[in-house]
Amino acid sequence: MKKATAPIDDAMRPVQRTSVSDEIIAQITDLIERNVLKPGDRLPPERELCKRFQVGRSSLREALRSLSMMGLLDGRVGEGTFVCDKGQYVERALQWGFLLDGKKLQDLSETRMMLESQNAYLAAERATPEDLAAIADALAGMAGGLSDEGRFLASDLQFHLLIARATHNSILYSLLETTRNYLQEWIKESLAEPALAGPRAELSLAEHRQILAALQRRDAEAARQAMAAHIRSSSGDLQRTSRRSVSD
Amino acid sequence: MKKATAPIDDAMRPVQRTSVSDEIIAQITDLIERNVLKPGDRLPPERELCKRFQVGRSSLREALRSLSMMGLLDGRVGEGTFVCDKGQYVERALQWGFLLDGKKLQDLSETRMMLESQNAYLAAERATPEDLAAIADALAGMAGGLSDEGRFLASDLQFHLLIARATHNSILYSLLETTRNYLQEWIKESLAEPALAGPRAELSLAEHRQILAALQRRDAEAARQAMAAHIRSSSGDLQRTSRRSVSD
DNA sequence: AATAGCTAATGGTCTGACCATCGGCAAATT
DNA sequence: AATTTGCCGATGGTCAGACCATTAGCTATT
Repeated sequence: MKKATAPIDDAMRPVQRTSVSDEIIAQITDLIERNVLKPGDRLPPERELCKRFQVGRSSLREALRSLSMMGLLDGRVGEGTFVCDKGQYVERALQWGFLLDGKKLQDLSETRMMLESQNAYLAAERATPEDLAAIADALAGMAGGLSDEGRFLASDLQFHLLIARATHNSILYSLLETTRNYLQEWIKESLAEPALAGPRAELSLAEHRQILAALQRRDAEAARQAMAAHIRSSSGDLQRTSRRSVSD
Repeated sequence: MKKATAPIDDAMRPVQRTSVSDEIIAQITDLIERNVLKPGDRLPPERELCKRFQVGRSSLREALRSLSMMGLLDGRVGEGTFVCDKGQYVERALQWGFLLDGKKLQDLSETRMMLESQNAYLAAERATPEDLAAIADALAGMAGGLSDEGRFLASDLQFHLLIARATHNSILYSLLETTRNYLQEWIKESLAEPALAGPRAELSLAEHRQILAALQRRDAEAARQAMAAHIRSSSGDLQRTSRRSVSD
């Protein structure tokens, strides 16, 4: 039981204790957000930043180090510290998240399925002629790579990413790209099953053709279902493959 | 034009330059991944870690700082450095990503819509009786908060998050939670429209009832559509609100 | 039994130093 | 004249030592 020592109790909040490096991180982040610091720009030397921020070099460096670790900055000995290319932040960050959250192959696979099918839906509505042409190119690459596993897989990946790009929604694209990257190793493993490789590639090709056809018809619902069917059909092998590696 | 000075050319790759802090980050990350360091565990004091890793305290601290920034560790003065609770990595990471990639309200809103509706679909198939009861509770909270905007919004948010949790897919939950967090301010703003507040709340309540009904019937497709309709109806205001703030 | 005060441990910060690397310039070489 | 070589200053990377602020836990006081 707590004793109320005064009629205050919750009228006073815990005081805000903010560390020096956090403050620096906030300031630099803000500068980048407001585009005062543009990608490619070079920051002043550390020793000068120390004077400007009125902090020791340790604190400054802890801040800079954190920002580089998040892909915001890039320090090169003898040259300086530079602002990294933009637009990759979501990918970079998600990469860390997935890496550490790990182990949820099932969840990841499910998320991917959802992203793929919904992206197909949106792409059918929004794809420009150029988008469609690029997607068709990727499909041709798959067809031409039936005997070259590497090329086939590369074109396959390209096909899916181009559809995501055709949604013209950078977040959906980032999410799909990252989830695919993390599933790629398993996908490869599953397609490497020698007994299935030939027929599966043929089937996969046919499914991709259906997806493209739906996109070209601007039939969003059909695109969604074709993509969903494709993922389901190809993740059958994925499930089998992963079940083995989980159960050992 | 390059001159080939010897028959080596690409036989020698760039040497691997790895920084001390990177090595420490890798080691600690690995320990956490392999669950040698469990959430809540306390690390040895910095000064001892220095001796173990054979590095200076600056380098060690730069590593620890980066790890805290990513939500992996938490340093408390006088107590020690602790491994953070797990499972929040994706959220943390995404938060940074969105913060920096920012400004794409349209894309974010679209992503949320997709996550919400698809989560409703999955939740209809998988929600446990406990999940459904919790969701019903949140709905009751909304009904009881018609005259209390704060409570209404809180219950509303809770309703949606509980549905996401009912998918039992941690990634989908994380994604939705983060996107909602980023949209929350705009959602609040839009609901604060005095002229619409009353009718909108009533309408919103009815829509939520439909969603819950579909979940209880285990009708996944209906749940998906009910959720989609709800988001569409409520994001109408959102669009109007945001258009104003963008155009100034 | 509760409170106040003390002490050691610990993360946070600062300073100054040294090293390794890189870019650029000048001298040497062809 | 063009290329190579060697040097120098700038810069990020690392280290060691010191001091500060806060915290937990113990001790003595009330």
